[in-house]
Amino acid sequence: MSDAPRLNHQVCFALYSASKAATAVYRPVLDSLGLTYPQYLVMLVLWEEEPRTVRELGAALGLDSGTLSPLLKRLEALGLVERRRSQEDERRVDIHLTDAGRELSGGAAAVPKRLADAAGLSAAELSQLHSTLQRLTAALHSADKQ
Amino acid sequence: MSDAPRLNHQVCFALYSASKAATAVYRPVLDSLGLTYPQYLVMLVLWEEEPRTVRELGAALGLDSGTLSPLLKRLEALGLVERRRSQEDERRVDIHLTDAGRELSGGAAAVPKRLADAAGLSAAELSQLHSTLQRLTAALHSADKQ
DNA sequence: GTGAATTGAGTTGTGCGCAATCTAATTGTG
DNA sequence: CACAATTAGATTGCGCACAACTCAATTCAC
Repeated sequence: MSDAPRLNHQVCFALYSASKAATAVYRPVLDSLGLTYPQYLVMLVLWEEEPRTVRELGAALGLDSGTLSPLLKRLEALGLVERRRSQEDERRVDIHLTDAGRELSGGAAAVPKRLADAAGLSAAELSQLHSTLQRLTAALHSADKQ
Repeated sequence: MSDAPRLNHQVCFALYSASKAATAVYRPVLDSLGLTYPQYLVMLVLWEEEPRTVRELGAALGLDSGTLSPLLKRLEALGLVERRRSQEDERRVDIHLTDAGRELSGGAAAVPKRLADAAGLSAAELSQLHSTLQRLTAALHSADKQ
């Protein structure tokens, strides 16, 4: 038998599959809101505090302008956000919520419940998973820089 | 304070971030092999057993023909696989490894070690994370069907 | 056996995700 | 002040993901 790595032994593939499965569970709910999953993430950040610059959104989500610029244009076309050049620093673009964008927050409150219901894990297991994932992500990011 | 869901409370976002961070850690090694992460996953499946049909690869990885067809054409252009119509059932396309494809397995053996080294988790924690993720993925898939 | 239904791949279109590059605005240095 | 370096955002290009659709091969029902 070869010593080639086996698919099902790879934590990386387990992460990849779980992440895809989780967004698939969210998809029907998000469809009814007219959002994709990354668009939903951007709205989550803005619901916490706005306006935010493109840079701030990118830092919160780990996305660069190549991803965010067109995504934000689509959110603007949906009437959920507005993009305005900052006056203090004309390089910056502040992303503001519109009234429609703020109102969407109500409909989105039910979204994360779906995952908890479908997860088949106890609250304690979910919470432990969450904290392990956060530590893993932080460690991988710092390893990546070296 | 609003009851809008908070980004950092979402397990789904933790999965999404961890998955991206893990593939980012793999990227430099895979670059040196000339593979993307999904291409590496396909090669992993083929190193275990070949030939495999497009359908079988899709079942193993959770990908459909819309993703796999062009990906397999790129692997074929790289000289790593060959696509041959099955004789028993002309609808099927069997994916065979070339000699170059088989040889790549050696260079890839070091890939998963990178994650373990960078993870910052004990072997026990990694193993528990792995099993939790597999149960989560299974539960999410079965929830998705209903 | 023939037509309907199913199955296996491929194609098209949309939206990420990320590297690389570009431009304009700002900051830092002499 | 001038000019190099940095920063913010946008653009381009490529490769997934995934839905929707097409087409051909096979199977199923009668």
